[in-house]
Amino acid sequence: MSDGRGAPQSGENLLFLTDEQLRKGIEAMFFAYRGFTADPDRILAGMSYGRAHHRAIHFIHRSPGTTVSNLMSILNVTKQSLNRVLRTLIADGLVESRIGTRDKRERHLSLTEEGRALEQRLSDAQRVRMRHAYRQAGPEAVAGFRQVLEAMMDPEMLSQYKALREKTE
Amino acid sequence: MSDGRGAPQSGENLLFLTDEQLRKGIEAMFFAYRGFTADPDRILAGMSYGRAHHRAIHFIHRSPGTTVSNLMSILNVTKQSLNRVLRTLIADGLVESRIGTRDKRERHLSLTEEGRALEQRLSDAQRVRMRHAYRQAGPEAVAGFRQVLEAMMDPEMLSQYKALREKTE
DNA sequence: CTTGGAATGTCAACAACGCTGACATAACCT
DNA sequence: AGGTTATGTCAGCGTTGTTGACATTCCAAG
Repeated sequence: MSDGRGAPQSGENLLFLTDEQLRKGIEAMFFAYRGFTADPDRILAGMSYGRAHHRAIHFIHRSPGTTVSNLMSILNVTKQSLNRVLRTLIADGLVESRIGTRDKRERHLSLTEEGRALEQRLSDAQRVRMRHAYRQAGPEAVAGFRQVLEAMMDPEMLSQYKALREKTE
Repeated sequence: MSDGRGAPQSGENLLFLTDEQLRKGIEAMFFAYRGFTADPDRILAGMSYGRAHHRAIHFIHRSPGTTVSNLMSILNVTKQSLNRVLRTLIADGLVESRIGTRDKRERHLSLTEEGRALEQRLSDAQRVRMRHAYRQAGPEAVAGFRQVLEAMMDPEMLSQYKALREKTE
Protein backbone atom coordinates (compact mmCIF):
# COMPACT_ATOMS: atom_id res chain seq x y z
CA MET A 1 0.00 0.00 0.00
CA SER A 2 2.20 2.84 -1.24
CA ASP A 3 0.92 6.34 -0.83
CA GLY A 4 1.09 7.35 -4.45
CA ARG A 5 2.52 10.80 -3.91
CA GLY A 6 4.93 12.30 -6.39
CA ALA A 7 8.56 13.01 -5.56
CA PRO A 8 9.33 12.73 -1.86
CA GLN A 9 10.11 15.91 -0.08
CA SER A 10 13.31 14.57 1.39
CA GLY A 11 15.46 11.50 1.16
CA GLU A 12 14.52 9.83 4.43
CA ASN A 13 10.96 9.83 3.32
CA LEU A 14 10.60 6.88 1.05
CA LEU A 15 8.78 4.63 3.48
CA PHE A 16 6.82 7.39 5.06
CA LEU A 17 3.30 6.05 4.78
CA THR A 18 3.73 2.33 4.84
CA ASP A 19 1.21 0.31 6.82
CA GLU A 20 4.00 -0.49 9.21
CA GLN A 21 4.67 3.18 9.86
CA LEU A 22 0.99 3.79 10.42
CA ARG A 23 0.71 0.81 12.73
CA LYS A 24 3.56 2.18 14.78
CA GLY A 25 1.69 5.41 15.20
CA ILE A 26 -1.48 3.57 16.20
CA GLU A 27 0.29 1.55 18.85
CA ALA A 28 2.23 4.55 20.08
CA MET A 29 -1.07 6.34 20.62
CA PHE A 30 -2.45 3.37 22.51
CA PHE A 31 0.45 3.10 24.93
CA ALA A 32 1.03 6.83 25.27
CA TYR A 33 -2.58 7.49 26.16
CA ARG A 34 -2.26 4.97 28.94
CA GLY A 35 0.69 6.91 30.26
CA PHE A 36 -1.16 10.15 29.76
CA THR A 37 -4.01 9.09 32.04
CA ALA A 38 -1.98 7.00 34.48
CA ASP A 39 -1.13 9.69 37.04
CA PRO A 40 -4.61 11.18 37.45
CA ASP A 41 -6.06 7.68 37.48
CA ARG A 42 -3.78 6.78 40.36
CA ILE A 43 -4.79 9.88 42.31
CA LEU A 44 -8.49 9.31 41.73
CA ALA A 45 -8.43 5.59 42.47
CA GLY A 46 -9.63 5.04 45.99
CA MET A 47 -11.40 8.37 46.29
CA SER A 48 -14.38 6.89 44.44
CA TYR A 49 -13.81 9.12 41.45
CA GLY A 50 -12.76 8.13 37.98
CA ARG A 51 -11.73 9.56 34.68
CA ALA A 52 -15.16 11.03 34.06
CA HIS A 53 -14.84 13.17 37.19
CA HIS A 54 -11.41 14.29 36.11
CA ARG A 55 -12.68 15.38 32.72
CA ALA A 56 -15.57 17.30 34.24
CA ILE A 57 -13.30 19.04 36.72
CA HIS A 58 -10.81 19.89 34.02
CA PHE A 59 -13.30 21.57 31.73
CA ILE A 60 -15.19 23.34 34.50
CA HIS A 61 -11.89 24.76 35.64
CA ARG A 62 -11.14 25.70 32.09
CA SER A 63 -14.43 27.49 31.51
CA PRO A 64 -15.87 28.61 34.85
CA GLY A 65 -19.57 29.33 34.70
CA THR A 66 -20.11 26.91 31.84
CA THR A 67 -23.49 25.22 31.52
CA VAL A 68 -24.36 21.56 31.64
CA SER A 69 -25.24 21.62 27.95
CA ASN A 70 -21.91 23.09 27.00
CA LEU A 71 -20.06 20.53 29.04
CA MET A 72 -22.13 17.77 27.45
CA SER A 73 -21.05 18.76 23.98
CA ILE A 74 -17.40 19.07 24.94
CA LEU A 75 -17.29 15.74 26.75
CA ASN A 76 -19.49 14.03 24.18
CA VAL A 77 -21.65 12.24 26.71
CA THR A 78 -25.35 12.33 27.45
CA LYS A 79 -26.73 14.71 29.99
CA GLN A 80 -27.72 11.75 32.14
CA SER A 81 -24.21 10.41 32.25
CA LEU A 82 -22.76 13.82 32.97
CA ASN A 83 -25.38 14.49 35.58
CA ARG A 84 -24.39 11.51 37.67
CA VAL A 85 -20.83 12.72 37.80
CA LEU A 86 -21.82 16.28 38.56
CA ARG A 87 -24.20 15.17 41.31
CA THR A 88 -21.41 13.50 43.24
CA LEU A 89 -19.02 16.38 42.69
CA ILE A 90 -21.62 18.87 43.90
CA ALA A 91 -22.58 16.68 46.87
CA ASP A 92 -18.92 16.44 47.80
CA GLY A 93 -18.52 20.18 47.62
CA LEU A 94 -16.08 20.28 44.73
CA VAL A 95 -18.39 21.89 42.20
CA GLU A 96 -20.91 24.66 42.62
CA SER A 97 -24.07 24.87 40.50
CA ARG A 98 -25.80 28.22 40.21
CA ILE A 99 -29.13 28.64 38.46
CA GLY A 100 -28.87 31.05 35.55
CA THR A 101 -30.17 34.58 36.06
CA ARG A 102 -31.21 35.27 32.49
CA ASP A 103 -32.36 31.76 31.71
CA LYS A 104 -33.34 29.86 34.81
CA ARG A 105 -33.18 26.50 33.04
CA GLU A 106 -29.42 26.72 32.87
CA ARG A 107 -27.04 25.63 35.59
CA HIS A 108 -23.75 27.47 35.68
CA LEU A 109 -20.94 25.35 37.01
CA SER A 110 -17.77 26.38 38.77
CA LEU A 111 -15.20 24.83 41.09
CA THR A 112 -15.24 25.50 44.79
CA GLU A 113 -12.02 26.12 46.67
CA GLU A 114 -11.79 22.41 47.37
CA GLY A 115 -12.51 21.63 43.74
CA ARG A 116 -9.71 23.89 42.60
CA ALA A 117 -7.37 22.13 45.01
CA LEU A 118 -8.13 18.74 43.47
CA GLU A 119 -7.84 20.19 39.98
CA GLN A 120 -4.39 21.43 40.90
CA ARG A 121 -3.30 18.02 42.13
CA LEU A 122 -4.56 16.31 39.01
CA SER A 123 -3.27 18.75 36.46
CA ASP A 124 0.05 19.06 38.25
CA ALA A 125 0.56 15.34 37.94
CA GLN A 126 -0.35 15.40 34.29
CA ARG A 127 1.80 18.42 33.59
CA VAL A 128 4.81 16.84 35.23
CA ARG A 129 4.61 13.98 32.78
CA MET A 130 3.90 16.27 29.86
CA ARG A 131 6.78 18.55 30.78
CA HIS A 132 9.10 15.59 31.01
CA ALA A 133 8.00 14.34 27.60
CA TYR A 134 8.30 17.80 26.05
CA ARG A 135 11.75 18.40 27.46
CA GLN A 136 12.98 15.04 26.39
CA ALA A 137 11.66 15.47 22.85
CA GLY A 138 12.48 19.12 22.34
CA PRO A 139 10.51 22.06 20.94
CA GLU A 140 10.46 20.98 17.33
CA ALA A 141 9.17 17.54 18.19
CA VAL A 142 6.47 19.19 20.27
CA ALA A 143 5.38 21.32 17.34
CA GLY A 144 5.11 18.19 15.22
CA PHE A 145 3.30 16.36 17.99
CA ARG A 146 0.60 18.97 18.12
CA GLN A 147 0.32 19.21 14.36
CA VAL A 148 -0.34 15.49 14.07
CA LEU A 149 -2.79 15.47 16.97
CA GLU A 150 -4.80 18.30 15.45
CA ALA A 151 -4.85 16.55 12.11
CA MET A 152 -6.24 13.49 13.86
CA MET A 153 -9.33 15.34 15.11
CA ASP A 154 -12.68 15.54 13.41
CA PRO A 155 -13.68 19.08 12.41
CA GLU A 156 -16.09 19.33 15.30
CA MET A 157 -13.50 18.34 17.89
CA LEU A 158 -11.00 20.67 16.33
CA SER A 159 -13.30 23.63 16.68
CA GLN A 160 -14.05 22.73 20.30
CA TYR A 161 -10.34 22.44 20.93
CA LYS A 162 -9.65 25.78 19.31
CA ALA A 163 -12.52 27.45 21.11
CA LEU A 164 -10.81 26.59 24.39
CA ARG A 165 -7.61 28.08 23.08
CA GLU A 166 -9.12 31.44 22.27
CA LYS A 167 -10.00 32.25 25.84
CA THR A 168 -6.50 31.89 27.14
CA GLU A 169 -4.14 32.82 24.40
CA MET B 1 2.50 27.87 38.56
CA SER B 2 5.54 28.94 36.55
CA ASP B 3 8.07 26.29 35.85
CA GLY B 4 10.96 28.14 37.40
CA ARG B 5 13.62 27.23 34.86
CA GLY B 6 16.60 29.41 34.24
CA ALA B 7 17.62 30.65 30.81
CA PRO B 8 15.76 29.13 27.87
CA GLN B 9 17.66 26.85 25.53
CA SER B 10 16.95 28.78 22.35
CA GLY B 11 15.31 31.94 21.18
CA GLU B 12 11.99 30.63 19.90
CA ASN B 13 11.69 28.75 23.08
CA LEU B 14 10.72 31.31 25.66
CA LEU B 15 7.23 30.02 26.25
CA PHE B 16 8.07 26.42 25.62
CA LEU B 17 7.16 24.91 28.92
CA THR B 18 4.60 27.27 30.27
CA ASP B 19 1.57 25.78 31.94
CA GLU B 20 -0.45 27.05 29.03
CA GLN B 21 1.68 25.17 26.53
CA LEU B 22 1.40 22.03 28.59
CA ARG B 23 -2.32 22.42 28.95
CA LYS B 24 -2.61 22.70 25.19
CA GLY B 25 -0.84 19.40 24.84
CA ILE B 26 -3.08 17.77 27.41
CA GLU B 27 -6.23 18.92 25.70
CA ALA B 28 -4.89 18.01 22.28
CA MET B 29 -4.30 14.47 23.56
CA PHE B 30 -7.81 14.32 24.92
CA PHE B 31 -9.51 15.36 21.69
CA ALA B 32 -7.13 13.51 19.39
CA TYR B 33 -7.64 10.23 21.22
CA ARG B 34 -11.34 10.59 20.71
CA GLY B 35 -10.72 10.91 17.00
CA PHE B 36 -8.29 8.05 17.11
CA THR B 37 -10.89 5.63 18.46
CA ALA B 38 -13.92 7.08 16.68
CA ASP B 39 -13.84 4.99 13.51
CA PRO B 40 -13.39 1.55 15.10
CA ASP B 41 -15.96 2.48 17.73
CA ARG B 42 -18.44 3.23 14.98
CA ILE B 43 -17.78 -0.08 13.27
CA LEU B 44 -18.08 -2.06 16.48
CA ALA B 45 -21.19 -0.32 17.75
CA GLY B 46 -24.18 -2.48 17.04
CA MET B 47 -22.23 -5.70 16.60
CA SER B 48 -22.19 -6.09 20.39
CA TYR B 49 -18.46 -5.57 20.55
CA GLY B 50 -16.61 -2.69 22.11
CA ARG B 51 -13.17 -1.24 22.42
CA ALA B 52 -12.04 -4.15 24.56
CA HIS B 53 -12.72 -6.54 21.70
CA HIS B 54 -10.87 -4.29 19.29
CA ARG B 55 -7.80 -4.21 21.49
CA ALA B 56 -7.79 -7.97 21.88
CA ILE B 57 -8.15 -8.49 18.15
CA HIS B 58 -5.42 -5.99 17.40
CA PHE B 59 -2.82 -7.59 19.62
CA ILE B 60 -3.72 -11.15 18.71
CA HIS B 61 -3.28 -10.18 15.09
CA ARG B 62 -0.02 -8.53 15.98
CA SER B 63 1.39 -11.52 17.82
CA PRO B 64 -0.31 -14.67 16.58
CA GLY B 65 0.00 -17.57 18.98
CA THR B 66 0.30 -15.28 21.98
CA THR B 67 -0.92 -16.58 25.33
CA VAL B 68 -3.66 -15.26 27.55
CA SER B 69 -1.07 -14.20 30.11
CA ASN B 70 0.90 -12.23 27.60
CA LEU B 71 -2.21 -10.49 26.35
CA MET B 72 -3.18 -9.67 29.92
CA SER B 73 0.06 -7.86 30.54
CA ILE B 74 -0.08 -5.94 27.27
CA LEU B 75 -3.67 -4.88 27.72
CA ASN B 76 -3.24 -4.26 31.42
CA VAL B 77 -6.48 -5.93 32.43
CA THR B 78 -7.31 -8.83 34.70
CA LYS B 79 -7.71 -12.32 33.35
CA GLN B 80 -11.38 -12.23 34.31
CA SER B 81 -11.98 -9.15 32.26
CA LEU B 82 -9.96 -10.43 29.34
CA ASN B 83 -11.57 -13.84 29.57
CA ARG B 84 -15.03 -12.45 29.14
CA VAL B 85 -13.97 -10.73 25.93
CA LEU B 86 -12.09 -13.74 24.61
CA ARG B 87 -14.99 -16.05 25.37
CA THR B 88 -17.31 -14.08 23.11
CA LEU B 89 -14.71 -13.77 20.36
CA ILE B 90 -14.03 -17.50 20.44
CA ALA B 91 -17.74 -18.34 20.56
CA ASP B 92 -18.29 -16.10 17.56
CA GLY B 93 -15.52 -17.80 15.66
CA LEU B 94 -13.20 -14.81 15.36
CA VAL B 95 -10.47 -16.12 17.62
CA GLU B 96 -9.01 -19.58 17.91
CA SER B 97 -7.58 -20.91 21.17
CA ARG B 98 -5.17 -23.81 20.91
CA ILE B 99 -3.86 -25.61 23.95
CA GLY B 100 -0.09 -25.37 24.13
CA THR B 101 1.93 -28.39 23.03
CA ARG B 102 4.88 -27.86 25.31
CA ASP B 103 2.86 -26.49 28.21
CA LYS B 104 -0.71 -27.62 28.02
CA ARG B 105 -1.89 -25.04 30.52
CA GLU B 106 -1.28 -22.28 28.06
CA ARG B 107 -3.79 -21.17 25.48
CA HIS B 108 -2.30 -19.89 22.26
CA LEU B 109 -4.54 -17.37 20.58
CA SER B 110 -4.84 -16.56 16.92
CA LEU B 111 -7.38 -15.02 14.57
CA THR B 112 -9.55 -17.12 12.35
CA GLU B 113 -10.22 -16.12 8.77
CA GLU B 114 -13.27 -14.25 9.93
CA GLY B 115 -11.29 -12.62 12.71
CA ARG B 116 -8.68 -11.42 10.26
CA ALA B 117 -11.43 -9.93 8.13
CA LEU B 118 -12.75 -7.88 11.02
CA GLU B 119 -9.23 -6.85 11.99
CA GLN B 120 -8.73 -5.57 8.46
CA ARG B 121 -11.88 -3.51 8.58
CA LEU B 122 -10.95 -1.98 11.91
CA SER B 123 -7.33 -1.26 11.21
CA ASP B 124 -8.09 0.04 7.74
CA ALA B 125 -10.41 2.60 9.23
CA GLN B 126 -7.83 3.61 11.77
CA ARG B 127 -5.06 3.75 9.21
CA VAL B 128 -7.09 5.96 6.92
CA ARG B 129 -7.32 8.54 9.65
CA MET B 130 -3.69 8.11 10.63
CA ARG B 131 -2.55 8.43 7.04
CA HIS B 132 -4.57 11.58 6.63
CA ALA B 133 -3.07 13.08 9.76
CA TYR B 134 0.46 12.08 8.77
CA ARG B 135 0.13 13.54 5.29
CA GLN B 136 -1.32 16.72 6.54
CA ALA B 137 1.40 17.21 9.13
CA GLY B 138 4.38 16.00 7.11
CA PRO B 139 7.26 13.65 7.90
CA GLU B 140 9.09 15.86 10.33
CA ALA B 141 6.00 16.46 12.38
CA VAL B 142 5.45 12.72 12.45
CA ALA B 143 8.93 12.13 13.79
CA GLY B 144 8.26 14.65 16.53
CA PHE B 145 4.87 13.13 17.21
CA ARG B 146 6.36 9.74 17.89
CA GLN B 147 9.20 11.15 19.96
CA VAL B 148 6.78 12.89 22.29
CA LEU B 149 4.49 9.86 22.53
CA GLU B 150 7.37 7.60 23.47
CA ALA B 151 8.55 10.08 26.06
CA MET B 152 5.08 9.99 27.55
CA MET B 153 5.21 6.26 28.25
CA ASP B 154 6.28 4.61 31.46
CA PRO B 155 9.34 2.39 31.10
CA GLU B 156 7.23 -0.74 31.20
CA MET B 157 4.90 0.41 28.45
CA LEU B 158 7.84 1.56 26.40
CA SER B 159 9.43 -1.86 26.51
CA GLN B 160 6.15 -3.53 25.57
CA TYR B 161 5.80 -1.08 22.71
CA LYS B 162 9.33 -1.72 21.54
CA ALA B 163 8.96 -5.47 21.88
CA LEU B 164 6.16 -5.28 19.33
CA ARG B 165 8.40 -3.26 17.06
CA GLU B 166 11.22 -5.76 17.03
CA LYS B 167 9.19 -8.45 15.35
CA THR B 168 8.30 -6.38 12.37
CA GLU B 169 11.13 -4.01 11.73
C1' DC C 1 5.63 -39.73 43.54
C1' DT C 2 3.98 -36.26 45.95
C1' DT C 3 3.52 -31.63 46.66
C1' DG C 4 3.87 -26.70 45.73
C1' DG C 5 3.29 -23.22 42.60
C1' DA C 6 2.05 -21.32 38.11
C1' DA C 7 -1.31 -20.77 34.31
C1' DT C 8 -5.87 -20.88 33.08
C1' DG C 9 -10.74 -20.67 33.59
C1' DT C 10 -15.33 -20.01 36.06
C1' DC C 11 -18.72 -17.94 39.21
C1' DA C 12 -20.25 -14.11 41.87
C1' DA C 13 -20.45 -9.52 43.27
C1' DC C 14 -19.45 -4.88 42.60
C1' DA C 15 -17.97 -0.10 40.64
C1' DA C 16 -17.48 3.32 36.96
C1' DC C 17 -19.55 5.25 33.28
C1' DG C 18 -21.59 4.91 28.99
C1' DC C 19 -26.72 4.51 27.25
C1' DT C 20 -32.26 5.10 26.76
C1' DG C 21 -36.74 6.24 28.64
C1' DA C 22 -39.75 8.95 31.41
C1' DC C 23 -40.65 13.10 33.37
C1' DA C 24 -40.54 17.95 35.61
C1' DT C 25 -39.81 22.63 34.87
C1' DA C 26 -38.58 26.89 32.49
C1' DA C 27 -38.52 29.50 28.45
C1' DC C 28 -39.95 30.62 23.97
C1' DC C 29 -43.28 31.25 20.26
C1' DT C 30 -47.56 31.64 18.00
C1' DA D 1 -52.87 30.88 27.18
C1' DG D 2 -51.19 26.66 25.12
C1' DG D 3 -48.01 23.87 22.58
C1' DT D 4 -43.20 23.15 21.61
C1' DT D 5 -38.45 23.27 22.77
C1' DA D 6 -34.59 23.37 26.01
C1' DT D 7 -32.74 21.90 30.08
C1' DG D 8 -31.98 19.10 33.92
C1' DT D 9 -33.19 14.94 37.13
C1' DC D 10 -34.25 10.19 38.34
C1' DA D 11 -34.44 5.15 37.27
C1' DG D 12 -32.78 1.30 35.06
C1' DC D 13 -29.71 -1.26 31.90
C1' DG D 14 -25.20 -2.78 29.34
C1' DT D 15 -20.19 -2.94 28.81
C1' DT D 16 -16.06 -3.42 30.86
C1' DG D 17 -13.17 -2.82 34.41
C1' DT D 18 -12.25 -4.64 39.43
C1' DT D 19 -11.66 -8.45 43.71
C1' DG D 20 -12.31 -12.70 45.81
C1' DA D 21 -12.92 -17.61 45.92
C1' DC D 22 -12.26 -21.79 43.86
C1' DA D 23 -11.39 -25.84 40.41
C1' DT D 24 -8.32 -27.77 37.09
C1' DT D 25 -4.24 -28.88 34.94
C1' DC D 26 0.40 -29.16 34.52
C1' DC D 27 5.49 -28.45 35.49
C1' DA D 28 9.13 -28.98 38.55
C1' DA D 29 11.48 -29.72 42.92
C1' DG D 30 12.13 -32.42 46.69
